[in-house]
Amino acid sequence: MAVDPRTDKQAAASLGAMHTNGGRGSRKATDQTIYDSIYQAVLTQRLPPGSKLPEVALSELFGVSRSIVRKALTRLASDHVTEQSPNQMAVVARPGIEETRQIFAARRLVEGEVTRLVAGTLGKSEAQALRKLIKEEKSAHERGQDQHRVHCSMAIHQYLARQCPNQVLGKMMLELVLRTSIVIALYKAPGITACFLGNDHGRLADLIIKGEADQAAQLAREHLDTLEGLLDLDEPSGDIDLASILRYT
Amino acid sequence: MAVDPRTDKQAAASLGAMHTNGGRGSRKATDQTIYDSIYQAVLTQRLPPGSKLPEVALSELFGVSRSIVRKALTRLASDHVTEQSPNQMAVVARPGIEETRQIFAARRLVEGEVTRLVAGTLGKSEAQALRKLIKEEKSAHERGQDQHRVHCSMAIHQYLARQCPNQVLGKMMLELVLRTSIVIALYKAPGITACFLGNDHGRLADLIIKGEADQAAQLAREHLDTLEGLLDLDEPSGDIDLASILRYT
DNA sequence: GACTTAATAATTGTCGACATTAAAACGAAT
DNA sequence: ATTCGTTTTAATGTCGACAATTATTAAGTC
Repeated sequence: MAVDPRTDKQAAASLGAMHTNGGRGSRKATDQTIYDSIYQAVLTQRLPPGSKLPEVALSELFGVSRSIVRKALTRLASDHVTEQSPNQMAVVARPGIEETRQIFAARRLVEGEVTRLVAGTLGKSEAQALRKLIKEEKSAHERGQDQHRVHCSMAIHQYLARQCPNQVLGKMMLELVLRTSIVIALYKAPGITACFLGNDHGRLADLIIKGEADQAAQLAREHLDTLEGLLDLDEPSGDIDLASILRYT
Repeated sequence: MAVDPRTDKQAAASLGAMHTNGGRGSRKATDQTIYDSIYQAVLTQRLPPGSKLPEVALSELFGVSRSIVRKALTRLASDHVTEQSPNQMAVVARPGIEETRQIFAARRLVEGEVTRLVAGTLGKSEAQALRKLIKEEKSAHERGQDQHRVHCSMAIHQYLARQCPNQVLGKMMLELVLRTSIVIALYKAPGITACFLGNDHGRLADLIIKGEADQAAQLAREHLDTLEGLLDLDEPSGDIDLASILRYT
């Protein structure tokens, strides 16, 4: 599997590049630091799925004990960013095709209801904050800052989740937004650099602010449907591979 | 707050009663053992909400290091059974009235969809297993074994969650079933010893097996509505209490 | 007697060391 | 050359000890 015996250290190195700020030894790393570093590395695909995450390497990298690393890895696993098995190294999660579809289906259900509940409850300041986020996303899109645009897109959905009167559902939606962003990073079609979907977010915000609950929920579901459609979710189809390889005419 | 200085140890003692099997020293406790003990104690209200859970007391009780206790407490917190704050003792979760309503609302949404997805997908053996669970619940109800009946009721919903084609939604439903059982234990009206709701589970199973997705989902939601209605979710209403106390005619 | 402040006790946070277990490397026999 | 078994290595699992923080107690003052 590992063609290069230094594979493990390489995975850690791709984290260190982000973590060591300015080459100076990091001040004091907490579990949140490690959590964020790994999470960001997964989102930006610097840590591809299946990457090994040895505790000792991470502890040396961040200058903390294994306890802290272990805590971060446990939290990451509970958020489905990594996978943990007893007596086995933690690895970056590898959500499959089927799981990806299930995540999207779950998010359509939850975000639809959250959208319905949020609609009509936003005050002037909240509405303004939402519009500002959307404006920033549009700006990032036009300037071609794709990474920043993705960040803004997530921020918009997270903002809606936090504004939901039902915070139990809100927290569920936050988790699903997180998992969605991971599978998008994994399965987004190569050519698609900008998946800026029309002005969906703008229209969605208008409906929410106006209090059109049903229409807003419907649009949110369609938005997620479109997003899922942009992904490259074709089955690996091991049969065909094998046949084409064995045929040596 | 604590009228008795031994309050902490008392909380631990109520666990020990269940844990020490037959007075013999426990063989080897793992984090799952501690998790289950505390979880069961919370469900049976031997550990009322707000009970302190000191790590040292638990570690001595179960004969393991604090690391194991800490792991169990972390898992319990992520499942909303306990609450953890930095530099502060873990306590049994105290979900409030509003949170309880939100949990029920979320479960109506999720379990409704899970029910719809499961409907019509059960094979003969699965249908038989489901009917067996319902039969056992009914039997426990008739014999007055309330604790066993609650256990069966949970098992039924958990079985449906596990049969759901969308396991992302299934896992969410499992969490919500767990939280629901906790708030039921906390807020169930004093007089209600048997909240055996007609033959809801039997009718629900019939609809699911027959594949009547919409009707099954509708019945599941109504079932949860009825269940929530049986709880004692009146606001503590500090005002009225204060007024009635101060009036001394 | 109530309130503020300092000393004390108890609890959680973190760490390094050791035990245990799974994977990898090596070697001998077929 | 391949396979099985052994040895070696490297990772995780667990533990006890110390540091940091918080809650409690006690004393002192107004």
